[in-house]
Amino acid sequence: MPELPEVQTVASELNRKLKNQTILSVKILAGKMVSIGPKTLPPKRGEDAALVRKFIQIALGQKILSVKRRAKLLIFDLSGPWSMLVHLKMTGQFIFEDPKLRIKTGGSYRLLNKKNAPLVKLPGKHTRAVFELSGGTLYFNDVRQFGYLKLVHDDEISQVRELQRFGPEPLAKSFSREVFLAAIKKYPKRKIKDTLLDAEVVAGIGNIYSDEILFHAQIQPARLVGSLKLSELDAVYAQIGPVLRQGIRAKGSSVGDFVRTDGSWGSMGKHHFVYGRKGQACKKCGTIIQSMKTGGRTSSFCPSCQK
DNA sequence: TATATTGTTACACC
DNA sequence: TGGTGTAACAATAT
Repeated sequence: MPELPEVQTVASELNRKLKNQTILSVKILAGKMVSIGPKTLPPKRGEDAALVRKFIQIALGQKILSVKRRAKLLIFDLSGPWSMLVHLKMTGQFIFEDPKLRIKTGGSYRLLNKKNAPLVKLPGKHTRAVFELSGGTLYFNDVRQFGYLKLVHDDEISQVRELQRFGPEPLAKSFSREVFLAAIKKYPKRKIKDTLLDAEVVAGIGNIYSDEILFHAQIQPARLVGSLKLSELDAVYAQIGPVLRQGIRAKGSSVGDFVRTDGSWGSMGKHHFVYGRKGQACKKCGTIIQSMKTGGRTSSFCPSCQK
């Protein structure tokens, strides 16, 4: 489940690998996942052949100047006056295949079978778009097809709805204790877990990292914001940066389908204390990790370490 | 075949 | 009005 650290991993890797490459051809295998313009979210249902043609026409011949991240959104800055915004949602993947690292396997290709990587067949059953670049091939895979690729003219970037709504970037210097406290105290009756998941309060935190942050802050997910002492809110704030940075250092958490751009897994999963560990012993105290539903999401926590 | 899965929006309620 | 909670939705694997 790509969250801030996973999307940051993809953005950094793509920025390094794709910078200054030219888009030589574009294949769209799931037309409903692409759209054009700032207000087109979520993309309309069904295929629109004319729109797909236009999407390809715009992208063709463009050079990729940079790949950045805002919240969980990837932003490809193209040489023309266009940007491509990509959301991976639950199961999106970008895999870049360097022709030098290809192994031919019965008509299709797969990545070098590194130890820390699933066997990826490219293109695969869930490949939704293929970008032939000047230095290799970029595959966009998405099992669920909840993600999207959206082209926006640079003049209209400021009108993109999701960009307008995102709250502060938790790793930015400007994300001070005061900014966090002001944002979170607006919602005294919400559960702390739900508030951390709210992209307008803090951008980019999803289920994995909110659970981990609350574990390290020793706060139960269902606690109401208004019931937390200032010292407890401080503890939550203090854990946001370190936990997210650890995720980035580990190149993300390969829970579900997440892979890096070379097809390998991130290693953050090994460092989880609670997420995905329901029924297992707490790494700190041995108590069995429990789970509960808040805001329609599953939260895992240690009933002994977290109060 | 019912269920689980997540980010996001829509909507009802107070 | 806006905070709050719930449901719905996208599509697929299991």
